[in-house]
Amino acid sequence: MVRKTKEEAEITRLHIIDAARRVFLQCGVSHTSLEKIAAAAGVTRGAVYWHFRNKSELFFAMREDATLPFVDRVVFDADDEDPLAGIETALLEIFRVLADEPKTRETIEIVAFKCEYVDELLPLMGCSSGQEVFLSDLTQAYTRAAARGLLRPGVTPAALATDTFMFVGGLIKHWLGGGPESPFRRDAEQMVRAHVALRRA
Amino acid sequence: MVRKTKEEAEITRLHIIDAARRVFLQCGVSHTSLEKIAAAAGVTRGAVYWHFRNKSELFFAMREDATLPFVDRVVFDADDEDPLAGIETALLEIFRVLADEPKTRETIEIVAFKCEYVDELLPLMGCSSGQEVFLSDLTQAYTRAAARGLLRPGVTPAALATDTFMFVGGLIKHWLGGGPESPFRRDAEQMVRAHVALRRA
DNA sequence: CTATTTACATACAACCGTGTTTGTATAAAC
DNA sequence: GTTTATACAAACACGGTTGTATGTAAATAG
Repeated sequence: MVRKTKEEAEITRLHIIDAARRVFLQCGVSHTSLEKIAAAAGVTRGAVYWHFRNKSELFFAMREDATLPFVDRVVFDADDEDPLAGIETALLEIFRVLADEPKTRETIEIVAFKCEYVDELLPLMGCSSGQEVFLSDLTQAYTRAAARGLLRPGVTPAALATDTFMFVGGLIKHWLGGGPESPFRRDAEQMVRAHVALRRA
Repeated sequence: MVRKTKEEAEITRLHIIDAARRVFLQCGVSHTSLEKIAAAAGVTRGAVYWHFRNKSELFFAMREDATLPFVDRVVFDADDEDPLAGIETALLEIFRVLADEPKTRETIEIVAFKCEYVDELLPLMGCSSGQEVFLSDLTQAYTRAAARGLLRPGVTPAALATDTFMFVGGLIKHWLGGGPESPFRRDAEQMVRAHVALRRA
């Protein structure tokens, strides 16, 4: 067969990853055979086994391909004069990305609903390092808000941060789980604003 | 082979369901063969196919076996003089059940982390009817709290209810996902109290 | 320009897992 | 006391999936 150049090979690699995402989303990771992925990518299993050792490695590659840029896109502005507004913006950005970027949304949906956390995926069940950083950033932002006297009295920044962390986790889950017509998806922005407003002094 | 009486047959049926829960939890639903379940239950696949049409039906039976009593156990006292305390009690009850009743905890862990929502499970991805009832009950409880002037001014009961709903969803996920030594599991009670306290006028 | 490596496609062997079918001893029905 | 239905066990047939091994044409190295 026509052998490809390095650039063309990299393109087929990305095609395989894209195909894997589509099939994972539709069939679930476990019920997806490499044959299905290969067919969806327009190649044979030979190509898949050339680029990836097995389905597990392909899954992790697909995950990195989309979630790594995701965590980088949600940032907290450190020298904001209103840290609460910064938190609100960061939270809204999460759901904007989910709404606007199919690749990220589909990957998160796969990780949340289309795979089983056993064996090699078991370590991913708990709080990922990216999520821990997010929680840490939240705590720092709330601490800055407290320093400026923006928070309700009687609450600690850490408690507010974990509460927001749980809120975000739950909202992402229901945002994705409900489908495009979900009321949670429709009202997400309003819910984020209400959540942050509840913290303001 | 020694044929069983109706009562003995029902016992083997429950044994199969228990075995399915154990194997599902360890291997994930997709990677669990009926042979594994049968072996764990001390029977053969013949017994499994006698009581259930296939793995899917067994999965739903296992799910009903544990989640139906779960939703009934979390109740909101309608004529409480402090509806916010009633909400707090109900939320705490959720995590008490998760902590104290392995069957319920394992089943929730399976549906949260050990199965893929495709095909026949796809409808379960969204908000279940039990969860909708929970959200409705939350809204009513917050409405009663508002009527007694217990809530912070400027927030609607519906907004508080959805916020609490997301909080609970996120906390359950992280409570389960972190394992027995999770800080979220350790601090769940405190987080619930802080969450409710934030709402009080 | 030759040799080697690359980037796959194709073919092969082995193993599960599933659903069904058949067998069978006993409980229950009459 | 037969008969029948029950509650399984055991055996069978089948397709699907995996990993690997082999083939191969072109790109790249030398």
